[in-house]
Amino acid sequence: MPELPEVETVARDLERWVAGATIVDATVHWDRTIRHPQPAERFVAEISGATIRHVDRRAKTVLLHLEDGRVMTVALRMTGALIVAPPGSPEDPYARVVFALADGRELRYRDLRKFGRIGLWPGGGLRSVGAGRGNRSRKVAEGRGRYRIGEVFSGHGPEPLARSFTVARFRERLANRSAKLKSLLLDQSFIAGVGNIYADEALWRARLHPLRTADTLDEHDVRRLHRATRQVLREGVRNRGASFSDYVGADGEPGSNAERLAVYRRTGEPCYRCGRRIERIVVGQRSTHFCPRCQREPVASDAT
DNA sequence: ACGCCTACCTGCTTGC
DNA sequence: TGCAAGCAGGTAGGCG
Repeated sequence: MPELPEVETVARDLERWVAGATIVDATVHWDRTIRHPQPAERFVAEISGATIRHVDRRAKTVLLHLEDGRVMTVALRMTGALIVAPPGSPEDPYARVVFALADGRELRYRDLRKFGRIGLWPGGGLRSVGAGRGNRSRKVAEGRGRYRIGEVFSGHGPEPLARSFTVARFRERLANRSAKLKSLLLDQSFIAGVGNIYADEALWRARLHPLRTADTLDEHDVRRLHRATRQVLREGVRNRGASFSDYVGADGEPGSNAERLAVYRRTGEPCYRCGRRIERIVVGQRSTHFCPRCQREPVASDAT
């Protein structure tokens, strides 16, 4: 899916274009896009008439804060996109949910692969959404209809671009973890927002092999990884995200960050630092790209 | 904690 | 040309 930079781009676009807009009607073309157990019809009834006050992001989820305090969450997953379409725009065969706005525009949720989910949560809090395994033991309040603010995204790790995400905090979270770096970066309960592209890019920039385990990092490694992770995400945001076929901003335009990636989908091409061919391996069932010279293989003697 | 598997979906690319 | 396998930005849930 869109990762943190792509979701941030969408949220910023929407903040500019639909904050203040009123949703007069909604059409659900694919029921399962609406988070179970919320029935699609009820969702339509409940969202109609709502005014969008503010749009932002948590982890990889877009948050549309409504005037009455409720929050609509949009998890784009692999191919989801939120697009603002001017009146009279041609229909989009991949639009799964279409929100008609009072001024004649449409806010369209398009999603080729139908993995994305839209939720609508009462004021005062959200149930934690999409946190992955870190969330598994925290099935609090499920089905009770009352959620506290503290439970919002409770299974997610820190926002890597937040001021509070310091090297010290990162070091603490890495301590005593034996997982592979690639897997940890992808673990949303460890850090929120990093996905397959930016995990590979951060590791390349930090010169760390994706199979290294967290407990083999020294202080310099930790600092480099912390810095690299934040840098690649910030640059991604600056370039409006990396686009591969499906991702677009709310303006429907692709971002430009794909051209600037150092390793992701560059298998066989020369490393920008040393010229060695980029390799592709599979880690945790995800394709992983790295430079075998700059990011040396973790071996037992490497730990020191 | 960790890793591996299967599911969820559709379309594009690759290889025979 | 055609067809099948492999691949894709992400999670959720199950099992060991």
